[in-house]
Formats: sequence, structure tokens, C-alpha cells
Amino acid sequence: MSRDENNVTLDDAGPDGNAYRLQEQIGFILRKAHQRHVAIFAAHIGDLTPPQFAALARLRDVGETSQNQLGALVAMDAATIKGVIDRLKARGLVTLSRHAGDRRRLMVGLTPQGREAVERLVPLAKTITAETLAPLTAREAETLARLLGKIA
Amino acid sequence: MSRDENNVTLDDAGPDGNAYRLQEQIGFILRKAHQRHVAIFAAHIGDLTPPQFAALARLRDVGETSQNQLGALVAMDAATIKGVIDRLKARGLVTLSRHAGDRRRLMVGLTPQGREAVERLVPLAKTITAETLAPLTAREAETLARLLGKIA
DNA sequence: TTGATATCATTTGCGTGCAAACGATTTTTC
DNA sequence: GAAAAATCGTTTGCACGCAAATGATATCAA
Repeated sequence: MSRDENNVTLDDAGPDGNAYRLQEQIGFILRKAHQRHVAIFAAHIGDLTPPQFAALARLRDVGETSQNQLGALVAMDAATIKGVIDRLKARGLVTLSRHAGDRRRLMVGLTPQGREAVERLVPLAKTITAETLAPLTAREAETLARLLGKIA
Repeated sequence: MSRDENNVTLDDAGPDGNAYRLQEQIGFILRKAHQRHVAIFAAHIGDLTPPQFAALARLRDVGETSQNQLGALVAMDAATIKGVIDRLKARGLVTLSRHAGDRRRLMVGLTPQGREAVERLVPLAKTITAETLAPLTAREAETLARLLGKIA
């Protein structure tokens, strides 16, 4: 063996070992991990999606807020949060009202049923988090959450 | 201070500190991290989505495969991969043909343009991975990929 | 005050992502 | 070989998620 000492990779790679394997890319793994979490969520909470639950849970914490503000709190743009809120409204879990001082704002609040739903589902949500992290040790789960938070 | 020694949490929590904060749940952080990655992807590769690129990249690695098989390789169910392939087909990046021995199978292959697109985009894809991981050290990135892989 | 700009919300269009039901084709089982 | 079961693909319906365009209202500046 004279030249070509970098002959370590398993498949096509340039002379500097610069292969591109989809399965190793962070975006691909991220998508799969997210998919698994959604599946676990659906298995435990069948009648509410993760975004819907997120909106309810955040609403419980911060109280009545404008629709777009709530969207910012749960990482949804204006178009997306609108659909989520519409569906929660149709199920009687939130109330909508115009802001007194600013007629552009659409205020969103929890109904008693909405609040009851959050309280009832929080234990399940904890289970979902635990099951998602089940393949990891407590220490690893801590690390994952921290690193993921950095790139989120 | 006599009882209630666990008084550490910042907001509502039971006597055993069991608060539920949405922002700390792995599913929520996962969704946000995924969103950021998709945004970075779109900023670099505007005319192809991550799933579309994933299908092309995997197709380059494994050669001609059936539609559902390819779906399994890129973590998409039958309904989803169909839409992705349809759009790639419409853009002349893949070819479709019936399998000789099994007339149920729809074989998918790269066209010359499809192959050219993959080769051209792989460097950009590497940049996208790097930018997504930019907030982390090389060591942290390694750890994140490993832990994420465990829960994916 | 008015005119420009910013903000809040809505709508449309497109692309995932999944469940469920379906038809067509194998493969298995008896 | 015929019935039953499995596999491959398609279609429909629903729910995000985002870009872009639009209308209504508020705020800022001249």
C-alpha cells in the first residue's frame, strides 16, 4: 500500500473520505426521531395532536393570549396556529374574543373543558416523554435535551 | 422549614416537584429542532424538499428499488412516498417501471438528470448538516447524533 | 392630520405524514 | 388447484407547516 491510505470508508467517498450517507445526517435522524415521538403520542393521546396539546398546555401556563402570541410560544406561524385554534375552538376547548383596546387581536382562552382536558392529559404527556426517552439512561436523556435545545 | 423541603421548582408543581413544562418536553424540542433544520435546508436548497432529496440520495446509493421499499429506506409510509415520487417523476428526476416478475411492484430509478442533481446537491447537503450543528462542538454533535439515533 | 409603515389575522396553494379502505397481484395453506 | 392470507400500490380525508398575498387596524412621522 503506497498512496490511498485513507481507505477506511465502506462506500463511495472521495480520497479524503467525504462520503455522504443520508442515514448519518442529522436532519434525517431528526425527522425519524420526531416521527417516532408523534407515533408514541398518538398511541397515548388519540384524540389530540401534539400541536393541539402544546397550545392547550401553554395556554394553561400563560393564560389568555392573542392567537399569534400563542403561536410564537408554541413555535407555529400565523397560518398554522390559526388552524390549530380553529379545531380546538370547534371542540369547545378554547374561547375566542376580540381584544378591547386593539381590535386586530384575537384573544384565546381556555374553556373549563379545555382546562379539564389539560389537567387530565398532563400525566399522559409525562408518560409520552418517558416512553420517547426510554432507550436512553437518565443521564443520556438529560444530555440529549440539552444539545437538542441548543440547535432548536 | 419543616416539611415541604422540595420547594425548588419555579411554578406550579405538586408536592413532589412534578411540574409539566412544555418547553422542556423532548417532543416539543424535537419539533423545534426539526423545524430549524428544514428552514436551513430550504435556505440552501430551495427547489427540493428534504424528503425529496432523501429519496434521490438513497436511490443513488441503492440503485433501482420498488417504491415502497424506497419508502422504507427513507422512513416514509406508502401514501407519503407516493406523493414524493410523483413529484420527482413530474420533474424528470426519476423513472418508473413495472417489475418484470412481480407486476405489483413499481420500480423507481434515477434519470441522468436525477443523478446529476444528487451529485450537485450533496455538497450543499453537507453544508446544511454543518449549519444545523453549528451551535455544537464536534464532540457534542457526535453525541447528539448517537443519542438521537437511539430514540429514532 | 395625513401618509407611510408596522402589526394581527386570514386565505390560498403546496408538500409532507398518517390512518383507513380499496383493488390488484402474489404467496401460502389446505 | 382453490381458498385464505399477505404484499404492493392507490385513493381519500385530515392535520400540520410554511410562503406569499391580502385586508383591517394601529402606530409612527412628517
